[in-house]
Amino acid sequence: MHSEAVASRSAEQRDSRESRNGTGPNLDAVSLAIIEQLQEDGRRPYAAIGKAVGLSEAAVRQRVQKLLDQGVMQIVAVTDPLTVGFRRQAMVGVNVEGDVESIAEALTAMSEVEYVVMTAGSFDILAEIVCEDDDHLLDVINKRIRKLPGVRSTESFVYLKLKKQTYMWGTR
Amino acid sequence: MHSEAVASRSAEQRDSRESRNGTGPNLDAVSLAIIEQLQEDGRRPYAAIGKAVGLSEAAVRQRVQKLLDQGVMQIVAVTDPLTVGFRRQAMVGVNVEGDVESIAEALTAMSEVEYVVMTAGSFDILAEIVCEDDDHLLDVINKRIRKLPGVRSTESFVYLKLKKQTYMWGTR
DNA sequence: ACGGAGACCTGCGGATTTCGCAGTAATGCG
DNA sequence: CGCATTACTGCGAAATCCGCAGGTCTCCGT
Repeated sequence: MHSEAVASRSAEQRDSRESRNGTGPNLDAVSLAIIEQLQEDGRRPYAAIGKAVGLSEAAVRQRVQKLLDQGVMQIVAVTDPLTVGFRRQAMVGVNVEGDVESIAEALTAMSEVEYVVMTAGSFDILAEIVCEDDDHLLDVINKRIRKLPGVRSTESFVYLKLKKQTYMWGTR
Repeated sequence: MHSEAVASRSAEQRDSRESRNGTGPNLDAVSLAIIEQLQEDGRRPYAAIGKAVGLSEAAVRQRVQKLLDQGVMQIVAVTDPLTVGFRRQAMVGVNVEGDVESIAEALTAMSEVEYVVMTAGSFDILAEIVCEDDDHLLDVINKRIRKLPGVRSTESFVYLKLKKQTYMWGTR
């Protein structure tokens, strides 16, 4: 009776996107659909999600709990810091000599750093930092990041205006 | 009987971070505290939040609704696309001649673009794009972004590994 | 100063949702 | 084949959400 929302979930979709990297635990089309629902509204009731994806309320609840436990997704409030408060934000490109991973770890450990990604291209690492004000920003970049052993150089891009911020990939 | 969680909300905190830019509607310490609660867990019950910030359940609910309506925050599920699926991600730095704003708008309109920010520094705009695979990525960069009139040059940073992604600023 | 509009909060039922648990089908493996 | 594991359904009870009716306070305008 619950329509044909997603398919029979038993056969051929089994291998659509399994373990690509080590940290990619089984994630079938139904879980994907659940995530999409929660990307539209993180507080949507389980029953409504169940109706949309073709599952019972309890099943959705169990799946969501597992996705959260596994760390596959998190349900959180997100804001534009520039809108919310008087802060300074910047993206910092970092060039490293030696072990990139350890530098990335060090950046990750800083509370002002929101986002760290290792990249291919003319930077080894991109890090987004959020600060109270200009002094704080300068401090983090010059006194903390540039002092890390192995950091060869950095380049900063101070944010002027955030134009878009979505979490809707997969929902196109 | 609600303890002294946040203060008396009537006098001096009134001007802590009011209208800095046009889009910054009044946002007092209590709303900030509510947002912080929801940054830890987007599904936390209103009553629990109320206890934490010193407000009734109904008041929290009204405030949250207003914050959502105003677009100050959104409550959503977030994931690491690289963990979730077989996708390619990249940050693209763009240099523009002429109207930066209109290029930013054009980027914003693309569904593959997750994040657009206007910056100071050697790029005018940074845009994060999420794609199905390499072909798709190449397509977006070369056939779409580079073809926009006014785009002088671009530089791409393909993501290799996401190391950190938090939404906890203000909760330090 | 008085009165009204607006913003914000509290306190309640009633509808809805969440939660925990027991029972059942499907899958994998020795 | 039989057993363990996993995932789903169906329920009742508890908790949460929701709308609404006041009440208080501030901010104007007359």
